[in-house]
Amino acid sequence: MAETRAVSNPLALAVLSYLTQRPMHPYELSRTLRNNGDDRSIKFNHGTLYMVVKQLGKAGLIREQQTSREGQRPERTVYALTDSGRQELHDWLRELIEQPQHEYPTFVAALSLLAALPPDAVIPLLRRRSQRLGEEIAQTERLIQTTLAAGVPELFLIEEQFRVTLLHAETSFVEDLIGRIADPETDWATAWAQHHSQQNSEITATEPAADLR
Amino acid sequence: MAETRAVSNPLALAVLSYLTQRPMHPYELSRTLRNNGDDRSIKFNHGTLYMVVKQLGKAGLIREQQTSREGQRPERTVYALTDSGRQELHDWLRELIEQPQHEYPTFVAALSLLAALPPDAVIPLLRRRSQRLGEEIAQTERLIQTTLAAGVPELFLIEEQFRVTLLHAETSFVEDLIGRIADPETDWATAWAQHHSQQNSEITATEPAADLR
DNA sequence: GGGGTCATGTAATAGGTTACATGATTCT
DNA sequence: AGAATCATGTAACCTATTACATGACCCC
Repeated sequence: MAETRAVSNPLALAVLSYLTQRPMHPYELSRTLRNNGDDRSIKFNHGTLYMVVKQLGKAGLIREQQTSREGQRPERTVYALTDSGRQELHDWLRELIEQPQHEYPTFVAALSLLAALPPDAVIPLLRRRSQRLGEEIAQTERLIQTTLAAGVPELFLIEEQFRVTLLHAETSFVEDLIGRIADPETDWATAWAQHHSQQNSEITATEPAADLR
Repeated sequence: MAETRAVSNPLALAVLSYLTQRPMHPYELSRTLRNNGDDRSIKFNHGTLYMVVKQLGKAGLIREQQTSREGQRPERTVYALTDSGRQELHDWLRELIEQPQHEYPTFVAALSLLAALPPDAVIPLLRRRSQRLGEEIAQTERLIQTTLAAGVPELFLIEEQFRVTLLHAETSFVEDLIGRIADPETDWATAWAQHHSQQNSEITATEPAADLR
């Protein structure tokens, strides 16, 4: 059944969600998104928003409600949610919550190719990462505090709390990884170092770089 | 300076990395990628690979080395890494390791719009998520075990270990969140429930759906 | 009263995914 | 010998990002 959604860009989800509150025109959506800081959680981009709005219109999930003109400003088209749009919003949100998606964070990609660098080059890089993760944690926590202090209910900060959780987990992992690499007992790390120290002695054609995996 | 990389698709990183071992033709890259399970960490797609190879060629990071024909199979073009390609590989990898990237996982997007569903609909969804996260953890751990048992050094499984770490952190978060929502002491959760229970009494135009944030 | 930046949108370009194509090998 | 699958690549289509445009308001 659920072929694939008519509009798959997560920005569309945000648009549907905002339109449950009241009809809006694209620029207002844009401002609201940014004001609410949702652009930290959903990739946002001026041009993309207009594209998504057009796609949603074509899919019948929103509908052009009126075009108004205020002063000499360009005409603005106001969009409203349709019934099937509301339906889609709920269905989509449910899916995203109940089903973990397989994703491709860049650090995972980097880790999968880690062997391409020598271990003693990797350690300082990991140290800097750990430090920067710490900065991001601090910054996110400050954001949470000041937003709460401004009277916003915690409900609207759950994403940021989640982010902090992930950042902590990543930090522990990185720290632990540094330890494992540096530990002279870790045999794969020593083999890794040796492999790189032989990078110039390519006369050893005995080991034909067979797939290591 | 570092304008932006000539080729930004992470699949290109994998290509550069594999070509450090020996020159290959695209299809061989494709097979190797899949055999090594790197397609779990880097989004892979047949058509994209050819695109990326072309881009890398144009950017001078790899170079066409020969075209050979074996039997009646179509001609295959073998590519080799250039010096600047090796340079780019190292530079790029370093950057990815030392600098955390801001990313947009879909669960973060969903959490940021959580308020659009009523809390008693969210709880069972989170329960199912938690359960599925458990399954993913188990599956990834089995993968790690069998791969290690096949003689692959742990160095090539660090990404999967990292994934498990993240999955555990996410599970704790989700469990905790369920608790917070269900807890009658949590005031924002009760306010949230009330907001949704009034969804039909839209006569109350006194609260003009002001930005909650 | 001229220089930013706000408000609003369109168009050009680049990037990525899916579909198509076709000979070779292998299986039954 | 016909069906399925492997091997290899190209082309068409969709998506997303960047660049372009243009009048209004605001500041000094």
